[in-house]
Amino acid sequence: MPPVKRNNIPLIFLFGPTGVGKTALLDSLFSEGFSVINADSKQIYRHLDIGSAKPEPELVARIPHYLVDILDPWEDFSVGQFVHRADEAVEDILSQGRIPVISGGTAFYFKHFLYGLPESPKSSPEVRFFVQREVETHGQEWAYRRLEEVDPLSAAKIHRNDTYRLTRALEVWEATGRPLSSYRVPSVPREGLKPLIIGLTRDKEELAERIELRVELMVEQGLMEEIDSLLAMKATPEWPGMQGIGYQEYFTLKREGQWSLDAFKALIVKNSIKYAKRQMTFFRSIEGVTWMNPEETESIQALVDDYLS
RNA sequence: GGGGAGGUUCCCGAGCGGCCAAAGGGGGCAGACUGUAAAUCUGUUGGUUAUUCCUUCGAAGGUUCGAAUCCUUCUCUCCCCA
Repeated sequence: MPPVKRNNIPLIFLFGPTGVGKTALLDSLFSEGFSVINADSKQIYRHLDIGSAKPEPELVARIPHYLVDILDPWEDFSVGQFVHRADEAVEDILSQGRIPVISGGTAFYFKHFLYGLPESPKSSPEVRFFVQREVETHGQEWAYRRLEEVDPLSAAKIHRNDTYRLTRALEVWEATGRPLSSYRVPSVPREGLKPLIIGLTRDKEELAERIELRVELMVEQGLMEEIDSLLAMKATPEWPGMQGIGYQEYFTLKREGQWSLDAFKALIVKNSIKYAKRQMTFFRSIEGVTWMNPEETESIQALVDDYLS
């Protein structure tokens, strides 16, 4: 039985932009009686340890972690799989009498875990590939006009330049014969789900400094060696795992002939800061978040205690 | 000392008499987000009493109905010859 059926399951969400200090907080506040479910779309991959800022093995050994290292970096993953697996993890954790903490930076995962998945079907790789080729051969304009015909509602919501969403909408149409917009999308949290949602935030400048330091540290810890070993596995920029910040920059700079370690670090910092901003934008749209600075451990502790009592 | 190129809005960079508050890119800010989401995409970015007026294209002066665009002098930067 998925936890959806149960009422008022204790569940803590811990979200924050990259570099805000989630892992440190886990260590200090959730080491006793809690288990962590990773909600970070890159930390699910094996071999992406340093670049994805995965928690130290030592921490993982002390606090049980779910959904870390479950796939190889060339394998596809999706929100759907996340929600299903996270539901299972929640069950498992509760059955052990522990409290689940969903922690990570992928707001999209949080959102759909909280509200439940849309009714639209999961992606079909074959159909997607077919549609991608159609869009390539006939062009973006053609694709958009086609969507306007088969699914005007989606067309109105999707910008004509948004290849990604355009492709998905056409994919759903091709695969099911139904417009994407005909599938219901949940707008309220799932039944019985009343999590404590802690949003971690920090001053912009401070966050940027932390990101710079962290990138420096990643390189010291062997980010280049990690990339080398991925390349030895024949990693390409198309691998889902390689689209993470800290990896994509390697391919970008090599492709542009602009490679240097300094340029690499600078680009990672820049992309991380921009990503942090997008994360905040997304997360601000989720209701019921209690925003805290990770330094305020006592207040957060009090918040958690109060929620669990 | 001589010759050449150039100084444009936060940055890079286009514009080279009116259609220029000034293309494009970057960055900033704001936003979207229906199974790839560390992805993908959008808006905005001199001030304002806001379909108007003001300030802005190194500085000062000039030509012109009108200048970032033409002329003069000054100033700074880069390159070449000494």
